[in-house]
Amino acid sequence: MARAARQTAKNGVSDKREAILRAGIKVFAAKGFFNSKVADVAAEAGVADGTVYLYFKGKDDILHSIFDRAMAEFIAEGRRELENIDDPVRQIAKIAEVHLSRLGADRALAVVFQIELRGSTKFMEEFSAAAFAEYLEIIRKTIEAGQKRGVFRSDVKPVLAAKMFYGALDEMVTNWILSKKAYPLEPLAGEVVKVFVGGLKAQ
Amino acid sequence: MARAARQTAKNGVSDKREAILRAGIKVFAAKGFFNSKVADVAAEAGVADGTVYLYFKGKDDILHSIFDRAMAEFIAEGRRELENIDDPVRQIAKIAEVHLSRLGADRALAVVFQIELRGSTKFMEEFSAAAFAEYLEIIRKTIEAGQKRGVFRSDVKPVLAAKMFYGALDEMVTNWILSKKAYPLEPLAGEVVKVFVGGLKAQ
Amino acid sequence: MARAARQTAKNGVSDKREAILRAGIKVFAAKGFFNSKVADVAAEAGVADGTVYLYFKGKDDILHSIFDRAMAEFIAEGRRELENIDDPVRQIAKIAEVHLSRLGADRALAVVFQIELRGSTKFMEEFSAAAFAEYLEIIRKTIEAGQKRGVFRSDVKPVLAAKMFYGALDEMVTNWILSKKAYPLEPLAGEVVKVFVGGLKAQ
Amino acid sequence: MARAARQTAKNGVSDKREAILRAGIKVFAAKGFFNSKVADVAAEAGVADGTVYLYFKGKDDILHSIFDRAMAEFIAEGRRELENIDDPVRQIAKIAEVHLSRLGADRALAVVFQIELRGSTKFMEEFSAAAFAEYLEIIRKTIEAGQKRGVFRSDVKPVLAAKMFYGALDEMVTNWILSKKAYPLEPLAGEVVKVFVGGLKAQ
DNA sequence: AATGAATGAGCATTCATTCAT
DNA sequence: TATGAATGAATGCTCATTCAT
Repeated sequence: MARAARQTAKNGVSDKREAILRAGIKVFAAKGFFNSKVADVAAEAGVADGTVYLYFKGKDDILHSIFDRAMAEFIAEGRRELENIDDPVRQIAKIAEVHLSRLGADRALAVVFQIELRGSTKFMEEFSAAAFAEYLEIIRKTIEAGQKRGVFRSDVKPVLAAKMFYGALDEMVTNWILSKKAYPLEPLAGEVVKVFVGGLKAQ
Repeated sequence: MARAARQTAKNGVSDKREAILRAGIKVFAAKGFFNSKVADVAAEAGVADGTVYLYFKGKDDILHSIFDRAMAEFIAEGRRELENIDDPVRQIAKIAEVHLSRLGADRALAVVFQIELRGSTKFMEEFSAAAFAEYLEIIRKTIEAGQKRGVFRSDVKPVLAAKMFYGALDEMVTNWILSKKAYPLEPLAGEVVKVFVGGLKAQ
Repeated sequence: MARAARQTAKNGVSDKREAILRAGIKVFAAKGFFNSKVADVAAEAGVADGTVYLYFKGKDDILHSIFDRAMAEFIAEGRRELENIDDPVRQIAKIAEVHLSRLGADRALAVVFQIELRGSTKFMEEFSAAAFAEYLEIIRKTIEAGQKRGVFRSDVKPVLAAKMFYGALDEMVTNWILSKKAYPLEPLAGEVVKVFVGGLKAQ
Repeated sequence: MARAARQTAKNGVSDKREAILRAGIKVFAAKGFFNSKVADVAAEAGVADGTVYLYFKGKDDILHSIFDRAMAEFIAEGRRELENIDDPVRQIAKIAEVHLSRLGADRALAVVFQIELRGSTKFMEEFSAAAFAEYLEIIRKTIEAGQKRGVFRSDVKPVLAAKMFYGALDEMVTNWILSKKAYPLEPLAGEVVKVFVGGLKAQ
């Protein structure tokens, strides 16, 4: 009842919520969102089925929350990392590095992001409207800033270039997930940036 | 008359299968694969529920068949169009044009391709292994040929560049689908190629 | 159109009906009545699904007809064989022989009789009311006649003895069907009669 | 209170299972196993459809469990009753009495045993192999013991006599079930034993 | 008579969610 | 807070039967 007790209680709550979230990532990645049962997630989290509903509105909300939290961290890290970089090319490179290292560090999370989140137009629409747009916006602004400084060509719409860049990174992750071979994802960042910035054409 | 009748009968069969396939694209695009009922597809196709099972093994098989058929057409058109082009840059441009015009011409099909087909690791693995790999291979070879002719830089792995290019196109389509604004997709081909080949860097 | 043609046509019809009946026995015995599809029977008979309905009202009617025909033959043979026998014990023995040799000669038919026909109270009630009662009646009369001639004891109700006898024979057949060992069924007739008539008690 | 509560909870579980089992007997007897819907059984038991699956694997498992439990009780009672009887003829009589009184006391259970359990070769094979064989074995041993003591004739195979006896009893039950007249079943025990032991022949 | 494509009613089972304890 | 037994709506698929040819 004292502060300690409340603290414990609070942590207890957080722990359970956290456990369910992690279990969700693991289970959804392994079996697919639609094929996963709430009972699977609860079992994996070590809680009773009903307990899930004390922390989440339902199955959808778990997926939602996985996305929200990861995306928030993702964006926060991106912003933080970009702050201290001045060179637009280095900024672009940093985005690629964070993107690929983040997802490359947690395969299950990557699977949920690349595969499960896209399994429904509904989800896509909900998500794209919110956090996803924010992420794309960061890339766009970086490119736009580069254009203003004369580092990037100006005859290209920043939005389009941002989408291309995101699409290229995204494909790296998807291929990595589906690949039967195990290889580190992050090192691809340099390659992607090289082509994106320098172009495919021989000089 | 006998031949005509048989022909008609044969067409009748094709018509039903075709109708179910079209209905599948429409329904899956509108409600999502997992949220679509076989009864929805049957109703949209104007046949009885049971009739679906005369032409397809089950719900999965409809999705499978949509992909198989569209992908086959897709690849065939790509190959055909590339044959008569000699310039690697023009070839790359043609791929982008075919890709975007094809999907841009059939929004529902595009939705199924971009969203529904990715809703399950199982599908992704099955599909990527087969026809998808073939498509990526076409892009890769085109790039590789360009490298040999000195048109494309050689310090980039063709596979990686192919994935980047595919990812960029793919993202154009996904954004187009999710966008609330209606705009033509194909014109983006030129822009994408411009960046992909020329690079983002100012000259 | 001539007599020959009509004859052929007639035979054609009979042949199909016959083929379906035989197919029914085979299929029902192998898979069970409820697990058998009309299409299975049709395929086994070498006719189209729809053709079955030209000769039978439906699936039930096939089972019905199998029973009716076999039972009629059964009873006819029983009556024929009994006519020329005078000794009540020999008559009882003859019934056992016919019963066991008939069913022992056609395992599939026996399976349908012993197992499939009993799978529904409805069938049992329908059947018992009709032909089955007639069969039991033959046994009963034979016993009753034996009692009147002083060969069989009179302190036993003929109906009860008839049921016992039928039950004993029936159990022989059921065990024979379910047995994993292959053995001839008919020879058991003598044994059954020995016990039924002589009793189990040592003299 | 804790113990009581747990006890109650435990009983609650048993009660539901028990209720479903009873409902199964009633419904299967009334409509036939294949014509009964799980929903019918659930409704009769006063539980939701899904609850059935908390206690049974499926529809088949209900039938299976009905048989298992009843057969176990049946055999246990048989063994218990036989223990204190020395005279082989009295033992045989006791088996008949238990058999007929048990089934005669629960018409619905009798219907399931006599009719529904036989509706599938699959069930018959599964069941006959297990508990049914055990029951027959009890009868066989009783007869064999009687032979050794010189009470029963030795020129008859005990297995065959056991089957005959079982078949005779079985037929009594089947006829009782199908009969439109209501009459007590147990009294037939004496009659059956009289014929089985003494034989039908006049002395 | 024969066909077999088409029908559509029927049902076992699953599983997200609730709620009494 | 936490539980997990109970719920009951939801649905893919089967198959007996029909009927246009």
